[in-house]
Amino acid sequence: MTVDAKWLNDEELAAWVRLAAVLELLPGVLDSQLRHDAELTHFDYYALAMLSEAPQRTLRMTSLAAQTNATLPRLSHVIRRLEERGLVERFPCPEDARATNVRLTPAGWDKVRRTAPGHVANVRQHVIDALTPEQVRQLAGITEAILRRLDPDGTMAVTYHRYDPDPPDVR
Amino acid sequence: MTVDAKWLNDEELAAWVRLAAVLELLPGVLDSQLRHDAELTHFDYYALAMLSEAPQRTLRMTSLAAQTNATLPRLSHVIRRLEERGLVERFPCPEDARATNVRLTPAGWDKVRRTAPGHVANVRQHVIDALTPEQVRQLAGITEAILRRLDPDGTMAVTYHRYDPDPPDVR
DNA sequence: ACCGAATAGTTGTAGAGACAACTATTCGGT
DNA sequence: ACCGAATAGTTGTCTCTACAACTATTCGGT
Repeated sequence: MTVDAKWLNDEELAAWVRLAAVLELLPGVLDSQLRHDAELTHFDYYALAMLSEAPQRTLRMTSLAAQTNATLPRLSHVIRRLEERGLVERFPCPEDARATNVRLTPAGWDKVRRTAPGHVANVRQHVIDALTPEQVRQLAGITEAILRRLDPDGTMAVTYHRYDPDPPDVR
Repeated sequence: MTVDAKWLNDEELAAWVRLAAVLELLPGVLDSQLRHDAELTHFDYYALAMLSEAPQRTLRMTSLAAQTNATLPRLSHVIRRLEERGLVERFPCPEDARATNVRLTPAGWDKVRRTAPGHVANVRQHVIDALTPEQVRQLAGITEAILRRLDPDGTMAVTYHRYDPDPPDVR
């Protein structure tokens, strides 16, 4: 291995510097739209969205943490705040007394339904519509490869799900 | 425009869900390596790295904020903390009394030099080496397109720079 | 020369996440 | 049946960031 292998060549550097910029700027754009329109962080929204697609709109804390790529302590704080606002409710899991289930309340469901269109439009505007269909496919491949390194065990279920909280075929 | 245009199709959804996961997981991986090895956040490191490549290892606050994709208030807090640790120093700009210059101290330069290899190795491990050379090129194109939407004016100078704090040709 | 607007930066404060410490329950082996 | 280890979750504390309010200087038009 040459010494240069330690550093990045021009193409690698260009990709990394820009990815770092996206990492810095995109979360702020997502958060501020959601904060402004729904008083929700992107993480809040994502957690509510995952619940809205789950059977009974209910998930265990551990499972929700995996789907939202969060640690349990972080999720616990977030869910407490959402519960105080009446958007979710917690109850002990019948099958395992250690576990806690989280369920979306009707108010939470309503919040997701009303918030989704604006959020999706924002994602389109800043990400999807900036790319060609070919680039969208490339991005899926690239992010999948990166996630395999970030989360080798696949613990953070990258098994995806519809983002639409009210898909026609479920109507 | 059809109703479905509001939502994401399967390929768009796959790309977005995974990108969101990377957005959530990658910053933590970067931060924890740097925190562990150098007691620096990734943002701290990036700011120091930008200074290390600037003429005189000095930049105006506004210019550094642009290069690091940060707001001025955020940068101001970060620089204050780095100054307290002796890694940078601030002094009024001679040409414009409103402005503040930030300069990397010898200790700060040393910190960057010693920290860079481990950080670059981390970036390689989790991002660059996970991708084919073709994917690296694709990623540069994709992130450039997204940045144009996030920062239409190009205020956040995506004009990049070497990431290597001590390139051979400058030796 | 002056005055309002724009630019450059700092500071206060409130909220969200990281990490460590803790409790409670279940599992696995003997 | 029991005991240690692993799992599931909560809570407290500290740091970092966003946002708003503020000061100080410079620019542009008259």
